Amino acid sequence: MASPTSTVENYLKEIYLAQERQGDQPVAMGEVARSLGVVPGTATSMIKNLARRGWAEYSPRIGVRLTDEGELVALNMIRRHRLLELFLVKTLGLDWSEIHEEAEQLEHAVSERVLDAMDAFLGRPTSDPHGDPIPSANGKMRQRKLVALSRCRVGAKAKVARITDQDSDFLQFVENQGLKPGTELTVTSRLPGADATGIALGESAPLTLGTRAAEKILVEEC
Amino acid sequence: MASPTSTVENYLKEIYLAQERQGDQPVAMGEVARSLGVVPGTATSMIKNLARRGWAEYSPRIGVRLTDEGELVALNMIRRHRLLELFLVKTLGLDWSEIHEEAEQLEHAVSERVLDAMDAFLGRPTSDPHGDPIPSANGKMRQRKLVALSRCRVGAKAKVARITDQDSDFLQFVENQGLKPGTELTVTSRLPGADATGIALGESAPLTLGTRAAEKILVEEC
DNA sequence: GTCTGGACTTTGAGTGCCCAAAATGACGGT
DNA sequence: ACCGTCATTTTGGGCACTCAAAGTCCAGAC
Ligand SMILES: [Mn+2]
Ligand SMILES: [Mn+2]
Ligand SMILES: [Mn+2]
Ligand SMILES: [Mn+2]
Repeated sequence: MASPTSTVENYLKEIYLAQERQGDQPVAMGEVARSLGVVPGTATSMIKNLARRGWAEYSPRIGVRLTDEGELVALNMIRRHRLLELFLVKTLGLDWSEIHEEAEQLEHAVSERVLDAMDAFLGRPTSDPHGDPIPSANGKMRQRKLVALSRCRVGAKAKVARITDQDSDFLQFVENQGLKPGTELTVTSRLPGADATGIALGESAPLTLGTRAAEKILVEEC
Repeated sequence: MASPTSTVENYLKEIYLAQERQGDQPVAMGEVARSLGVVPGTATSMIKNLARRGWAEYSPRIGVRLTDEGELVALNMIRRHRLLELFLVKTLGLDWSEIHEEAEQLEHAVSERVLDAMDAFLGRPTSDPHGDPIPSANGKMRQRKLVALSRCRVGAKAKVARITDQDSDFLQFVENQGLKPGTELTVTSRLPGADATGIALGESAPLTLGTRAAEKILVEEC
């Protein structure tokens, strides 16, 4: 009930994202600790707190799951985070590989009023600069069905829709190669032996991606 | 040395503003406590902290003064606060009477990078929506010499330059009467007995202000 | 010179969050 | 059944900030 501190907001958000990654499995304490950058004991005691306050269910030695109330807070934080990222890129012209940390702080400081003003200013967008969907104000998040570039058949035309890795070096690489969400490309080859996918963009020279990388680039049906 | 927490940032900013109000006198603990909304004992112990960490000088039973280093932090916070206020009003269209609290939170969350992007976006402005001067990135603050409306002679033409009261009700009144910074007006009467100043704006009906109010409205020379 | 009210300081305690390190539990291999 | 491993939990302690309430000081009144 009592409004969450910014630490709690971070926990709820990261638990939600971990749950999403794992297909709704309870999230282990180790995973929580890693996501939040704390020691496992800290995670355990914070999770007990979240449970006591009604945001999560805690099963010792199994993991945490958010309650409906917890999910609502988490989705609101994700909304804030992603709207802020988009705002920083589109309005203030910041580099999309550097905005994650900024949003990580700002998400706790913007009021609902400011957030809504930004949302309106941006024209009620539905995805952020990385292609991540932005939940609506009442906590609904559209899920597009996307495919990893690594799974597209050779010859397919595809449009980059989402980059599932916030690492700044990787994002910079994606940017340099012109692979940001929205870009159209053709899959030109697949070399399972070499663990690679070849692609071609409009003009520029063809490009080869390792499977590691091609898995992190999601495209609309191909 | 170690970077200030947001609590410390608030203390330094409020001490700076109090010092400014009092012509550089040391600021009493009671004043610090009132400005920060804490109990006096809390102020005393926090001030000792600031002193130990090199941001202030503390004379027991006298008051605090910022060191040069403390002033630099304070001016940076004031810069952040005022730039944010302007951004919220000019870019996001928020009501100027409601932005103070928003900026109070955001000032601790925006990075130097985001701040500079906003500054550029706004065209390197020199004053905020209330007419308060915005310190430069290196901590210089232009001081205009302004006069209280309550001290203008009858017949003078004057231009509103600054409103020295962040109270939301007062700001709303100022807004409703069309007295925001930039407005030009004429002083039509002074009634010391009635403790009032009469003014006329362009079209609208003449208006009478109590001295209380007229003191909080600063104008360019008159 | 003594008193006294009000400002200030000190003390003791609490909250929220964190870590280090010791204790515990569970699970697969033997 | 017994071990060892490794994740997890517990314990004890620390830091930053806060309040309540008791103690101290001082300026001005007398
Ligand atoms: Mn965050
Ligand atoms: Mn994103
Ligand atoms: Mn603040
Ligand atoms: Mn202002």
